[in-house]
Amino acid sequence: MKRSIALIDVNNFYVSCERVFNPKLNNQPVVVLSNNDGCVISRSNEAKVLGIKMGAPWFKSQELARKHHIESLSSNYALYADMSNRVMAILRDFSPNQEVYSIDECFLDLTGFKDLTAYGQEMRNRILKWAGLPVCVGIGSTKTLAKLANHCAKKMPEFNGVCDFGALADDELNTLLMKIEVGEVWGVGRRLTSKLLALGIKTAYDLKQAEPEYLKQQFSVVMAKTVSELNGTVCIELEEIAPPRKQILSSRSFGQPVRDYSSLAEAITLYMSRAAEKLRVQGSVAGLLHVYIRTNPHKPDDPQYANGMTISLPSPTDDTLQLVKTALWVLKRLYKRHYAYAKAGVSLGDLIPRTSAQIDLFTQTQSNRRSQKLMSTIDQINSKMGRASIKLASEGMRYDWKMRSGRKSPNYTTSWDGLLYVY
DNA sequence: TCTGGGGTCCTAGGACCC
DNA sequence: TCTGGGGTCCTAGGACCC
Repeated sequence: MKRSIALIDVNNFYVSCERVFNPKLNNQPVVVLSNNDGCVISRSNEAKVLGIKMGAPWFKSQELARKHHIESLSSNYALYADMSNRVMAILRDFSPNQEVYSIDECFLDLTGFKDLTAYGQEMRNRILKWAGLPVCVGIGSTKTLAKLANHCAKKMPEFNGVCDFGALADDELNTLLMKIEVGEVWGVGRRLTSKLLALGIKTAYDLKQAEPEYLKQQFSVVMAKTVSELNGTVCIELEEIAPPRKQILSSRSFGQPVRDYSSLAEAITLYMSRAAEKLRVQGSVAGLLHVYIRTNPHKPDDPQYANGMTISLPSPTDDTLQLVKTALWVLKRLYKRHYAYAKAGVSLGDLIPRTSAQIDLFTQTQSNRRSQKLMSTIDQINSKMGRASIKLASEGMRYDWKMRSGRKSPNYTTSWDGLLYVY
């Protein structure tokens, strides 16, 4: 049977979340900034019209911002994560098969369902009513087509927010695809776009008509799959259960340059503690640990230094104490004085489920059990009493190096202090 | 003054083995 | 002068996504 897959996506997600709790932002140009208030990562339509680009360094737009009174906000991930959970829960009622693809979008399998356009409108209405957020719905017989349909739903007003490719005749669909630039296709980024253009493939339709074998040879199997998906052959399945991560990263740019070892050590302790928490949430242990530090590459006149080191752990672990200890040992070897460091990070790799981990010959099982008990106690307290209620002393108290986040909205939905007052 | 963070997959090439 | 062939594993780098 022909599949029907929907992609539902919140419009301008972060900005829309902010607007739910601060309606003054409606109809105004608004942007949400990345960590450290560095780049623009979400824009209202009004801000897009003014020419603010996605990912652009915010300090370069200051003049434009002043001239047009663009509101800028620091990102508030606690708020966005909570709003995301609400949207996903609402959508779960519309299909037994859901894949949460990112913080603001999910796929639903609607195969066999009737009147899909009306069904999509129902989703839009309910999410607007229950969560206060605007969404668009794209429907196609593969994920790639659903993505493209979603693009049409967003950009072409005649669809009124819901576009079902399945409801179009073949030639209607082809005419539509001729209007879409090839770079809009899922999986085709900037580099591939320019290579495709050089081959004379300019639109989504051109790509659909291309010979898969030829493209496989010119590019890779990924591109060949994309072409098949455009032609309605499913190559990318719906993944209802998220597979465990193969790698866990934690890194941040500093709010100001950091020179001293002790601040770097505090940062590394914090990042590794976070990474270890994530590791335990998914029930894995790590066999590989990586630490890196670097100066600011955007200041080429300053002395530059960037270095990282990967360590294979003697036996895979999820113990914060052990991971932090190893990370600090690595940091000592990487650190050089007299540099202005801008960023540091850690990552954990070679992740395997804790239950199938090989315990090395010399690890005493008793200390192993004690460590597990300690970690789960810390995790429980922190989840109940708030993040970092218990933390390692080497994380420090001063946080001179912490990122800037000057214009963050309150945690409206996840903290009593952030609760909205109505007078 | 000021340029994010967290992921995945694929490929080419080198090392090594028999 | 002549310098095999086939296979696996690992890593770095490049591409993409949100």
